[in-house]
Amino acid sequence: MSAIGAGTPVTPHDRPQPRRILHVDMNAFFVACEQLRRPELVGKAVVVGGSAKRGVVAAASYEARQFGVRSAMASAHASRLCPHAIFLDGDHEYYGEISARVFDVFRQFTPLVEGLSLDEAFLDVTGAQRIFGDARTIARAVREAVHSQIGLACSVGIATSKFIAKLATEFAKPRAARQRIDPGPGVFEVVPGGEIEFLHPLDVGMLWGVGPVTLEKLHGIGLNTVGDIANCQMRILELAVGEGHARHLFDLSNAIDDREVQPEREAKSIGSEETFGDDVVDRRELRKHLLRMSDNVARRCRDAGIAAFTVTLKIRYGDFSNITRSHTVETPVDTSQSVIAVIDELLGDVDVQAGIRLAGVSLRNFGAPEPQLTLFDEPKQRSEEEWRVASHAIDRIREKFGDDAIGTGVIDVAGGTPWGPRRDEQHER
DNA sequence: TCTGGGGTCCTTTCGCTG
DNA sequence: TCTGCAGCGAAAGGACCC
Repeated sequence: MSAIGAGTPVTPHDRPQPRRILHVDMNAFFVACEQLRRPELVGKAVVVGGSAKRGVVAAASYEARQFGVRSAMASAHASRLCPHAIFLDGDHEYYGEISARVFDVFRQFTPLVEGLSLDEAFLDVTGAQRIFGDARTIARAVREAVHSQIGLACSVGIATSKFIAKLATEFAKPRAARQRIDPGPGVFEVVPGGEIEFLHPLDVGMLWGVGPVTLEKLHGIGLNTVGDIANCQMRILELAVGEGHARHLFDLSNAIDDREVQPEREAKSIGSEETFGDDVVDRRELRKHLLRMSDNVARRCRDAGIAAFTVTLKIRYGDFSNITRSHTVETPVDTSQSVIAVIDELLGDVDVQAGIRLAGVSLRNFGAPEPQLTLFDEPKQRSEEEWRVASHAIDRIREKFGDDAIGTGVIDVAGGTPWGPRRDEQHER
């Protein structure tokens, strides 16, 4: 085993080259997806996700942005700013399909692709430069490939770290002004060694992790630019925003960010939540909604082959106050019945009569699911249907966990099995 | 203006245990 | 037996991101 250490000569060939990371962001992705299947929408003011009674804007075309419409804005407000805009409900299943195709294009250039959301990804192209040319050439090729293969436009930032690449993308994107839409350069590169010069004049609000609350605290102590943070005494920063947050902001401000591009990040939680059209004041109605959400999250768990130890219930009252209640169980849950059983316990101190605006169910602390088998002490007479369900359950368990998961005995299917029989096949016993 | 839905990460608080 | 303390994990809440 060899190692490079003191006394080991390092040739120019061995010298590590700076990382080259691309951040690719699809332009007005949800709107662009809609325009892909409905070309008559191209060139028009289109707003996605804003038609619900209590909705907010998920994406707006640049034509709508010219009127001041922005994502996360209340749809009612967007409608006042741009009354002629076409408002569409989101179709996340469809956007997910397009996103998967876009990510396939990214992987034509490097296997090191880390998705941030449906419309954003980091690509580590450090090694790919030997095949495709320098990072700037790859960025242009990615844009061209996404456009020719999918029909969508994207913007690309290039830098030596994820954080700066993401900031660079902001300078590559199109911008909507009142009079015209500036198409933007499409690719923006922060060259190695130029990070500080790029970062320090920027507003602190552009730092990752600075939202409205932190921004006010930073402005309160006279810190307005990224350079101000880099030159601030750590003690003062800690007093303003707390120890952990201060370290994070200080590092970013000094271009310290060596996080790797992680192609396969596992989800840490799976959740489902819903804002009701009208506040819910009836406990039975609330439970019906929660059962549906429990079914949703449990199904996604089973699809991923995992089960959760912690169940969290989130409630938002009509006055916008929030509470969360969570419980960690000994046997992990992955069925709607097992999730709703925990939710029923957590519902104890929820004041439904106060009016529930939003409810949500989420699962975390994942582990391997436990096959839900109950062995009888002695065999019992079972109906044909129960035998049928049981044999299917055994097939599914064997498929998922192997033969070792199957012991001897009889499965109690009286309460149903997590898998049940396949609908698409007839089974005879 | 009036605030969605999907997440991650961090801090604080509290109860349990040795 | 009681008290104080430290360490730990769970729970709760908040801030942030897209």
